[in-house]
Amino acid sequence: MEIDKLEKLTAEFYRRSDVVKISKALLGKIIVTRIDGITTAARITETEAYNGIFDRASHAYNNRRTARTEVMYQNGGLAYVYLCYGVHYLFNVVTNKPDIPNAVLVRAAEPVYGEEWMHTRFDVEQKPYTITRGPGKVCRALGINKTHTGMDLRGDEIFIVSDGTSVKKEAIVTTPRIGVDYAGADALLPYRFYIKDNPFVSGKR
DNA sequence: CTGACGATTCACT
DNA sequence: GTGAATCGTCAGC
Repeated sequence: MEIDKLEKLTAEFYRRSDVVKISKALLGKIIVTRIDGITTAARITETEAYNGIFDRASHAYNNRRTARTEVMYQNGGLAYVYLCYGVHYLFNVVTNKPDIPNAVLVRAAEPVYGEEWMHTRFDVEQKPYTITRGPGKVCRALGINKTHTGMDLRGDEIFIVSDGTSVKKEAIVTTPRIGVDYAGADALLPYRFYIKDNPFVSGKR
């Protein structure tokens, strides 16, 4: 795959106001990282929307603006990466306009380039389909860490491209989000999306 | 300064 | 199904 011939998603794509729409549109797009000369890429298969200050599941709920969440308040098109459970990094795409803290969590993807390098980033051997299944593993496989938070997703180290693949509306499955029970009623919102029948999807099969 | 805890993963029962 | 790993972040004092 000729990664460098593919077009990066535009700033306008990220800055639209409907984070749910962007979450669905990101399915099928390709995340690329180029770290220390190593290029790896994976097609997004599962996402979740985090919808601003009224979403109890969001870090920006109740307009909580801290050093950590600050990047969510910036213009769409940046990476928001944070450490979860002191163990795993989780990668989000910041969307919408400045001061509107929306983001899309990438929960799973399908390797399309450099999978052999992805394996070297794990301590233990990964079984088929599991290497990029789950938000912590997507970051591990692609080498994403805290240094990437705040980076422009149209830059050279971490970026998202389209190869023209489109995921049909009928092929998108919608469910509540995973791991957000603390969010009360908002945990039931239909904000998780994945590509039907794709083996690279987390949670219940 | 302190303590509680998390947008998870994996090994083990 | 249950519990450990492991530490940055944040609320509260």
